[in-house]
Amino acid sequence: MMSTTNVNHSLFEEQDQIPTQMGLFNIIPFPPNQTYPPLGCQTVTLKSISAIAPSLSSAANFSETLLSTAVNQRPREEDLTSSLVGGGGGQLLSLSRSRVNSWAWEEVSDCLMGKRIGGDDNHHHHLGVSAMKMKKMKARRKVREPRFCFKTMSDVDVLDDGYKWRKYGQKVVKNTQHPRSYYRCTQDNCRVKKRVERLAEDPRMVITTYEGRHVHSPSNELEDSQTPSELSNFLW
DNA sequence: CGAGTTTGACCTGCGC
DNA sequence: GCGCAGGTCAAACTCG
Repeated sequence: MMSTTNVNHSLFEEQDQIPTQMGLFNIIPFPPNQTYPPLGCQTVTLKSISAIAPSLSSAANFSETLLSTAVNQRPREEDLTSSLVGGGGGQLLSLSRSRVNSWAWEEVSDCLMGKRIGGDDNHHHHLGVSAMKMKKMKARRKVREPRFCFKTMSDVDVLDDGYKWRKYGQKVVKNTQHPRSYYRCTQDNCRVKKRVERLAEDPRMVITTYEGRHVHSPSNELEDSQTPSELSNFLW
């Protein structure tokens, strides 16, 4: 299953790669004409993130910076372009703001303001099978979690992010030969999901989309508790 | 035997 | 309203 991740953020920044026990994952820039990630995705460089928050001393801070960048820099075409040009081939991350989920960005703001999205988790749990459940599902869809996605070059589909995931579905997506896999965090009360798929244009590239925010620490925390700046915290 | 994966069926949202 | 595509469920299956 998922092995643990112990990544120093500075390594991540300086080497364009995320070392994990499963191998090295390259952070690859999105070309300007890239069709994925879909509508509204914003691409930012690690450098630009650092410029916003120079005190990026820990991956935890980094995660917050990702969020605030997402909120404060609504993706305009010129932003995207300048980001890409200015990136000079550096590490790029993509923050998803699809048209469908644009309303979720207010929730991202709430997150940053300390109003955790699933703070009252009671109405978010997956409950039994019934019409009631369907009603709840319906209601839940209206408060969809914010998402972000990024692209990595990797032989393995599932990035080791320190959390434990259970696969709950797989779907063949139209116009792609590679199926999309759906994972849910195995932790009780944690509703974070992720989707993993390979890029149609370049099967070496893995697109990972996270939805929601973990309400707990990574599963390998006990093993690696002495290292505050590990990538696992980067993934909320 | 329990935990995780597979996979077909079903549901929902969206575009036309 | 209809059809399509994406997302989820859950029974069956696999594996350690």
